[in-house]
Amino acid sequence: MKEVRTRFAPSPTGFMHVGNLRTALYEYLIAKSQGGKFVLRIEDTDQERLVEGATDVIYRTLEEVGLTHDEGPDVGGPYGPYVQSARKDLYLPYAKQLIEEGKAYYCFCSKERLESLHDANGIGGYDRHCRDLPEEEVKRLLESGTPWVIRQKMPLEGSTTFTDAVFGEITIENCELEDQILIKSDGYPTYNFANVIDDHLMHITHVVRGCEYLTSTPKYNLLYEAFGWDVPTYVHLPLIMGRNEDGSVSKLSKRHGATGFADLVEAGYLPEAIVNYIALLGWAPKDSTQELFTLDELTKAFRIDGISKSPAVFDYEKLTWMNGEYLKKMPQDVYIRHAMPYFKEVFGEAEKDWTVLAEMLQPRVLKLPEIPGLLGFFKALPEYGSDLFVNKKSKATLENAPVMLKAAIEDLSQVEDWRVPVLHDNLLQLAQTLGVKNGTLLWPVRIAAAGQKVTPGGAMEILALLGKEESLRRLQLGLQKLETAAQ
RNA sequence: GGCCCGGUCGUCAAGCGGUUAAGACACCGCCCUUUCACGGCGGGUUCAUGGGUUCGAAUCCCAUCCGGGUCACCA
Repeated sequence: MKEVRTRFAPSPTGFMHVGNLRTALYEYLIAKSQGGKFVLRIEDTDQERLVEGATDVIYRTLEEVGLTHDEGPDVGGPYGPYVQSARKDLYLPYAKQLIEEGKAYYCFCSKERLESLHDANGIGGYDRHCRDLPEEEVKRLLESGTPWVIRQKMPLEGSTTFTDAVFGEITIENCELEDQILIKSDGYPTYNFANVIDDHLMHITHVVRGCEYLTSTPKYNLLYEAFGWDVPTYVHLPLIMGRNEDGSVSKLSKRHGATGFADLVEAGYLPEAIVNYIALLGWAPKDSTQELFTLDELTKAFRIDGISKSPAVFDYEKLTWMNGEYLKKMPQDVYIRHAMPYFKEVFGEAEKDWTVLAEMLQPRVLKLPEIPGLLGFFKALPEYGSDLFVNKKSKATLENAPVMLKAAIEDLSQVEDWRVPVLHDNLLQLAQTLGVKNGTLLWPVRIAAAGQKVTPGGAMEILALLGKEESLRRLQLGLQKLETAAQ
């Protein structure tokens, strides 16, 4: 059996859209799940849109998510070069071959003329004005230096049918097909043309791309046919959609929020979680109950027939949940390393018991950037009202809170070894001595220590992190607040 | 507008002629708990509509409706 070869062919725009990333992922998975090769090819035929450093963004992203390519501009390979601008001279001969065979022709129409062909809505294609220019006329125009492009001659009647691995058989009337440009007036090939030539030369077996290309696929096939080449297997992917403000959906774009890989990382999503999530957008495993996958597991589970046909709405909430799952699974030391920048944001260079923090935070934080907001009260005690001391479930009231706090202060002043287990034993013992339920004692302690109702940990953890001196100071403050409120 | 594709809970989805129509996120209850969470348990008239075909349809066919994509010297 022929080796499966797929290719990721991005344009260097400096931005990696999640849709593109998902295409790369599926291309990688299709190849790797069948022991094939995954190729990276840079499509920079649009000289007007070149962006400095944009190819680095592509390398970096692929590396970060672990989609290692077997061949590409940076690693080489048997079918290079892998950058289209470096292959520029290779395309024209193929186009000329088509002209000689009567399958393509020179077109001298100006851009102005072409634009005048569009209707009010910008719709309307080329009228094949130059398709049958007499040979002498072509020669004359060529010699006079008139700018030209090369167009492919589409059949005027009949229809073209092809089979897509996910959408099945699709038929398009040939009269719907425009005489597409193969070589642009700047000498560069168009995307469509370069794609076919390169995919063939690089022995690509599966062409994987978004289904916005579905209707133009016959043009590709006609090209393969014109050259007498084997047509690759087409795998068109359902689009990723975003929800608009008015409730409708459309192709995911910047107005829907973070859509670039880098933006998502910036927003606090882990690369592994992003990959895992987008793998499930438009594909489901045979065992559809598993949702958490490493790249390796995806490679083992991936099957083309699990790709769905209908577009999928990108759900940030589910991604967030999944990100939290990855955070919870992390070994504690790894977690602390990832969270450290955020810890520093709160505590500066002060040394804290990071383990206690990790224990509090790891099971509840969904995205690391939430940390500073959760921990702000450590840095400075927030302003709060004495009403926070009231909690029905804990049986905490304005009346018993001062009693509890006073007792706690007395008791805790005696503690030398200021650590969670010691504080824990002491306080629970105290509650027993006082003859109240744990909550009744711990509620006011936690409120006084944190100054806010919701905290990322319990009273003991907060006290431990605060340190003895600051803890007692805050409890004292809480007590005063209650006493003034009582008067 | 022409052409192409799609339509199972709010979202991602399984399903491939016979199922009590899985699962996950979100949501709502309850339990646990020193708070919020986490965790546990439970909840929801979801097969776009109308016609066929069939003993039997979410699954096959047709129509309608809705949604999306595409009609560039962009990829």
